[in-house]
Amino acid sequence: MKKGEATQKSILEEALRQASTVGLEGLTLGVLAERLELSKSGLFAHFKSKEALQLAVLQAAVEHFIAEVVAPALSQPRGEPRVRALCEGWLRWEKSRRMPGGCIFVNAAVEFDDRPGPVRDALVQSQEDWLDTIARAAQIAVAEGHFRPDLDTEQFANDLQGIFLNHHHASRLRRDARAELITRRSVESLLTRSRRTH
Amino acid sequence: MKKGEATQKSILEEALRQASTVGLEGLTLGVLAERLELSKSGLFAHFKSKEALQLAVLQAAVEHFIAEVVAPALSQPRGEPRVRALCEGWLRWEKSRRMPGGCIFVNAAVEFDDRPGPVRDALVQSQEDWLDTIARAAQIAVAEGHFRPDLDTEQFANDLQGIFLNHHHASRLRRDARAELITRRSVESLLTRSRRTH
DNA sequence: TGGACTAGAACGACCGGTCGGTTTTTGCAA
DNA sequence: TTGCAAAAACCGACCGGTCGTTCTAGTCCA
Repeated sequence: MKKGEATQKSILEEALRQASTVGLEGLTLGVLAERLELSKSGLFAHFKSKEALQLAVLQAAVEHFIAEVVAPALSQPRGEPRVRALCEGWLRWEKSRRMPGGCIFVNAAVEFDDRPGPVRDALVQSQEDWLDTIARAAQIAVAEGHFRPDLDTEQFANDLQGIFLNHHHASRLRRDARAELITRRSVESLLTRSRRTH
Repeated sequence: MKKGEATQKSILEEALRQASTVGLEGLTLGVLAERLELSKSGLFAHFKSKEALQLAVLQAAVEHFIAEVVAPALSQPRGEPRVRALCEGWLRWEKSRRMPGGCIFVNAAVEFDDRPGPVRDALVQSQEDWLDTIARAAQIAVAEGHFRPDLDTEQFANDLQGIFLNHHHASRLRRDARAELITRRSVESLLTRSRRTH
């Protein structure tokens, strides 16, 4: 009961890599098996359906995201430092070697926004959790006195998410070399106007 | 040479509708022909390849976008009113009956950001043109004295694009009922801090 | 009548998925 | 540690179906 888990893990790794470039729907059992030097049926046996594979990939991505972005931020001091850590974490995440095609959540979000089903449901949940994580970190920053008391933290989370989405757009599609610079400036601007006005 | 143009037009209309929900790659000649009550080969004869159809859909979308978003804004007074008109235009565009799955540029951008070829090239061009249109409108607002002289108009365009992308995310994926409210607040905030500081 | 337009059948390639049998790994007894 | 049977993992061939594309033949209209 050990070999199976190992291959399943390597399958999910490669599937995540593939899905980040061609999408969760563009993911194909055939080429996935080929790259893993596995037979298609041998690979398929690990998951009862393609949809189950997609869900597993998504769940694996969520676990990675929590481990690499959320958790490190939570180990930072409460308040603005933690919010900054979330931003840095996301920027690191988007460049991750694990996803050569960019953040899988962004890709899947657009792919499944009109495709009802369990994959969409899981995706929506993960995005709501993420926005909530940002908003909660901002709320703590308010409580710590770093951000102004009347800050709308939900609005803050949406604004930050917009900055991230534009970063994906700028760096992935337009291949704008200054994407990261522009993104960082936007983040700084958002943080500045969220602070106490003194 | 008239019948052909008419059917070609109706093909592009339905193709745009379909592509907005399932993507330009998910677009399928079979179901497209079926919905148009045409044979697959009859439809195919109008375009030499699927890629040519995708390019035609994209070009048609650009023409619609210019006619429905950019042109109306250009008929507004120079300066902030014109910038506002671009925002209102985009919000209208995203809800357009023509695209039940939301803005096709957003969908295609994510779909083709890692898929080299003429479709990607055309898409990049359209997005750069759009950002340029925003930046130029902002520059005019600076010249008119509506926006502060030291405003980075390129940054402004990116920030606005981020707001739009988040709106797509919020309304399409999360189906957040308050998406438009949040988006409008973000736009107002961006406009406010772009004005002269007096 | 000629040229634009369309239908229909067929193609090779690939898709997700199934099935029966073979190989490999594992848990356990000696 | 070794031997061995059961279980888990894997393979190759194959299924029905759909994809984009091609070709031929007919139809419609100017």
